[in-house]
Amino acid sequence: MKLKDDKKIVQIFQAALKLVAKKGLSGVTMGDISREAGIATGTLYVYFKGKDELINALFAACRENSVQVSFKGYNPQLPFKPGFKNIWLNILRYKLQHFEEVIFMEQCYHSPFITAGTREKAQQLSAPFYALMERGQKEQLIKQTDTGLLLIFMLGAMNELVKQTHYSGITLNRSRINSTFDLCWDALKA
Amino acid sequence: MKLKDDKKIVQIFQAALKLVAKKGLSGVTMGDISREAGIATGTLYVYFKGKDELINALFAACRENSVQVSFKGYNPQLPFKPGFKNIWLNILRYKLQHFEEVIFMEQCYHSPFITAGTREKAQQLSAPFYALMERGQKEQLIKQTDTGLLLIFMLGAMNELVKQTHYSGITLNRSRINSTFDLCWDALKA
Amino acid sequence: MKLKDDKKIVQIFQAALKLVAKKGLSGVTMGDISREAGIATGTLYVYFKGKDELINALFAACRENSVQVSFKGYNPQLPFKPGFKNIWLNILRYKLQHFEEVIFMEQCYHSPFITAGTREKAQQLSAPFYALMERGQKEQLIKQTDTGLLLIFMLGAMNELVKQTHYSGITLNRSRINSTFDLCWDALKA
Amino acid sequence: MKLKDDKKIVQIFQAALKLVAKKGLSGVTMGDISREAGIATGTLYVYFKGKDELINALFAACRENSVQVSFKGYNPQLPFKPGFKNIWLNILRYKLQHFEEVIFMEQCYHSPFITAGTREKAQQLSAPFYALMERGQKEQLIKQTDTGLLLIFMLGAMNELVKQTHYSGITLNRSRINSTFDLCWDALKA
DNA sequence: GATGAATGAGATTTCATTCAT
DNA sequence: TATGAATGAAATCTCATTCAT
Repeated sequence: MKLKDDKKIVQIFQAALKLVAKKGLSGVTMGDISREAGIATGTLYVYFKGKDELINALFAACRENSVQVSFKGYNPQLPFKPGFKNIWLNILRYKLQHFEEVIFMEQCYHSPFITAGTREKAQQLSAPFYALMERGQKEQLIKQTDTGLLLIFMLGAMNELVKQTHYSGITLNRSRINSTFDLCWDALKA
Repeated sequence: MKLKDDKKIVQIFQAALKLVAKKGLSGVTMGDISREAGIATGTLYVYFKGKDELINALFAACRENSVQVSFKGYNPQLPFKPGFKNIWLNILRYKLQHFEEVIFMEQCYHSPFITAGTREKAQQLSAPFYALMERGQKEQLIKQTDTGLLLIFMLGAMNELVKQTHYSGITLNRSRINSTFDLCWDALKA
Repeated sequence: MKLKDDKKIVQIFQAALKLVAKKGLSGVTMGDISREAGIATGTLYVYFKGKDELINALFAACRENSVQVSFKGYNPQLPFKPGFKNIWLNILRYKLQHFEEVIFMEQCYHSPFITAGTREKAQQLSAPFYALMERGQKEQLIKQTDTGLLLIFMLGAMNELVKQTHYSGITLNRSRINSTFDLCWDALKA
Repeated sequence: MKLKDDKKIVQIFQAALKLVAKKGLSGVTMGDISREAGIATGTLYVYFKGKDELINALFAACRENSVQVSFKGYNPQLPFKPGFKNIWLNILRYKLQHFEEVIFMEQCYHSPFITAGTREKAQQLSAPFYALMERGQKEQLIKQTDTGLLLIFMLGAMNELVKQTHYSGITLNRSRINSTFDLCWDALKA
């Protein structure tokens, strides 16, 4: 008797992401997902109790992934601005490389699938970002406005930028990335 | 003889907006919409050929509405910054007061409902915003970065701000609005 | 106040015939008929209590028409065979010229629309055909087989011939008509 | 694992035939068919993409069946007339025993369900009948009239005879069958 | 565990009929 | 009478989920 197969979960997640990016959350069925993942429909139910659970699990995974990646290489000992820019670039890279996840999370947010619990957990994962901003504020480098406001402002802007970049087919060269960063920095800096 | 009633289209649109905001695009059925609008399901099909057409029409209407409202009171003869702020406030007000439309449009964008044609038309309506930004750039008040980038940056940030505001239940007082505007302006200003 | 308009009934009948010939009885709706007839759907219900009544009335009209036409020019004083051929030609002409009626009646026969009463009346209208055949039998010109059998044989064959002719686009010249008649006559003749 | 079950297709076909014979093509719904076949409505869609496909498939199956049965026991080495009568009897037997198929095919022919392709294929299956008639013509036993005409004449007549027989409740005894055959033969013979 | 046919509740859509004008 | 919008029952079809293999 085989055991549950982690590789299969990855297949399922990737299938779901691809399809949601292409057809939107409301256009994706369990049948679509299984077909795309190369497994039988019934098998989906071996790994997830139902569609809701699948979506919630994927949402949580994406969210976790996005946070984890963001702080790669961040060293709080080093000065703020280069550390901040490092994280900013991590986020940008993540959003560009995992564009499907970005879309998926956006689609989910207002859907009836995501439970309060999942939403809650997602919020909790924001803590390091708040901490980062607060450090900048403490060091007088970042505006003293409401921290959540600043964060949301930055992330919202980045999201839209990434979508725009993706759809317009522009490749972001270094100079374009830098001028984009400057927009963010100028907005936030004290 | 009974005549087709434009008021009924408004009822249908409002019902759809309300429901999509509450349950997400994927959770709303034609039956839900008709019930909420206080008409028979069949009547929906008197006004729209199908669900697709209804969604597309509503999307177009929201988009048009949002643009029209934005430029209310704008006078290109007056200096740039106050005019810009006027528009910024219009947008903010629209997004807050018509929050359901904001959510609806976001939900739609990646759905299988919106056709290429509808997307196209939506894009064309952005022209006045581009013109506004270009004026600011010509007057050396706005960064010389790619105009689309600047716009997207601003609108993405505003969108997220509004969502945050809405869900956190904060009421935006004048000072909070102003500091939010400053974020945008500092980002964009040359 | 206008009175019911006989011309409108003709329009309705013609619309129904045309549509049934094109799309089959199961593909025709009251909306289709009214549109084709150039009147409002509601108006259909001024002239007929419902779809059933409309179909039954049209069926009866077609049936009556087909019989009436068949005996045009028939004089029972004259010898049998030329009289018979005259009728045969009348039937052929009717079926070719009113092909839509032929199709309509065939479609109706096994439909749930036609009531027992309508079917009954249709049967009664066959009496002159029976009489004709019986005369031929009495004069020893026609086989002594069951009269109904002979009739059905002839009419079934003609029906199929007309359909074949119609769909193949062949125009029936005199010689082709004659050889077709010979088939019938040879079958029936004593 | 459950496998698709050919027996289920037979059940579906039989249910559809029975219902169409009873209520006419326009009166039969997918729900009716599934109920009669003893399966869930959704299951119909496992076997057929939609109502159209079901009807077309059934039409094709009936047509094929009717042709196959007709030539059972036919040996082209033997003299023409007994071979012809053998086939004639096969056809008669088929039409009487599979009366529902006869009605179904008639109902379908002018319906919006049958596609041009299906019609085409049905026509191609007529080839052996043409060949048979041509043999009779070559042997100077059958009239030299257009082959299609002769065929259509015979089949149309038989069709109507069978319908008449069925509805009148007459049982065809040998002598009645023979006199019916004589009608056909006298019509066709040179 | 893996499969995919089977299910049936529910979604979309159609359409005969009614009704207000 | 004539109109065509409005209705809602019923038809077609979809799809999350179950189940037999």
